[in-house]
Amino acid sequence: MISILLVDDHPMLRQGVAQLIELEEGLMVVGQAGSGEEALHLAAQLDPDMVLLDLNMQGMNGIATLQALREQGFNACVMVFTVSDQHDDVVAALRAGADGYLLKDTEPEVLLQSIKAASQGQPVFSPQLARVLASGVRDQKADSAERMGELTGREAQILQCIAQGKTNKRIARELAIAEATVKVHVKNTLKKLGLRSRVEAAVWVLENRVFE
Amino acid sequence: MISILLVDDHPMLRQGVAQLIELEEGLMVVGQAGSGEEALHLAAQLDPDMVLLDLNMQGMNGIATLQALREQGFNACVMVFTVSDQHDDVVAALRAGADGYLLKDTEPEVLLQSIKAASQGQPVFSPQLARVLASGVRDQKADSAERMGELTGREAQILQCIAQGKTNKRIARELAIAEATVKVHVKNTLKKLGLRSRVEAAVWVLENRVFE
DNA sequence: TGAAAACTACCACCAAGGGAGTAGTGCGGC
DNA sequence: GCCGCACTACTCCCTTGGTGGTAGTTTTCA
Repeated sequence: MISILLVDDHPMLRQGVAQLIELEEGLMVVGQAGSGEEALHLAAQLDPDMVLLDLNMQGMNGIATLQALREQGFNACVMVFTVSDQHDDVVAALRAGADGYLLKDTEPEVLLQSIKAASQGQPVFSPQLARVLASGVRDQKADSAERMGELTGREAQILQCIAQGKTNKRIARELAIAEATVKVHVKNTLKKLGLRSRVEAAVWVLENRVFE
Repeated sequence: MISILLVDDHPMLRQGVAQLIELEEGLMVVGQAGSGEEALHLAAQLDPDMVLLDLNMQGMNGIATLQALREQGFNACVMVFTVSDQHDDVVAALRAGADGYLLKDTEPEVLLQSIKAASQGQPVFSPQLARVLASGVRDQKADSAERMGELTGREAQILQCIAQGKTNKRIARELAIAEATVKVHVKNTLKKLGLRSRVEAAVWVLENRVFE
């Protein structure tokens, strides 16, 4: 039995979705929130298996709510359920820790199946987003490649070390500089490339054959 | 001026090397240790730019000394200087944090140049070790590939996530398990593959096209 | 059916990574 | 000369990663 928290500032829509879900075997609505603040409270209190989250809400919007949820340690599945198919919204949702992104014009049957799939840990997206997602990925890679040219010599050197699996301490020793300095270069490199960790940096370097 | 600490349990040999070094412009012997324990003490006290370290010593051997040096926060260059060209010794020294590995039959002129090169952060190895090092790398890779088969399904799944740059938290969310559990699988995976960090794991997966 | 292996979870602990900010030095260009 | 940039180094602070150990549950297989 999958317990679900609905978050949307339209009571009517919540009601419709809740009815749909309740009729389905194995799914159960354990709570409904009409705002981000309420969602945070109910998520902590009810600890549902999944949150179905609208983006366009008055006050605290969906992205902010999602970020706050993750910050307060909520690790269960969060599915964005919204009308927006805008590139920025999709990217922001994924960055904030969304596990899926469904548009509101999704067929009821598909919505139910998607909820089940997502609760298994499978990432779920509306097919209409394929183009957006693909371009998003492409943009990101193009961005990184472009920004690669902005790296200083030292930063490129350190990026190469990261892609060899070296630790900051080891890099510091090999380049004969302080570990704190290495960290600065790592931080600036990650920022310039739009990456979030040294692992992502290593993956990016190897996948794009940057130093070959 | 590069300050050097000599560590060897043969006073005669220390004397010879010290004399050689002192005659060279830009190099200076600031201390000599006849045992691992003494080396630890002197390294902390003198904070030299480089340690020239013998492996075959009575009592605390060179590898143990090197490990202890690194553990007590000694980050400067350590060059192993020994008679052993054994595969295991070379690998152990590198694992323990050696920056170079020279055999004692190295020409004096080469030794001096190597010291200078190493102090610039350049890794230095006797040419005779090329074969050993190459086979060492090959062995390690073969080992990993072999042990890959020993991974459980879950471990392989998590390894794949690591190679995509995902954090433990994100993996936990996607697989719908606790982060602590992810850590367990990561730990076991690293151990089985003989790797030391998730970055090394990511590099290994990508370089060997494990999931393709 | 009983043992082994895999999977799960939690704890405590320490090492490593990363953000944000401050600041000194050296170098090339205007 | 001064400006900007790269490089270096440091501090404080927090998150993430990794190891060790214990232990309960399911799956698999002999």
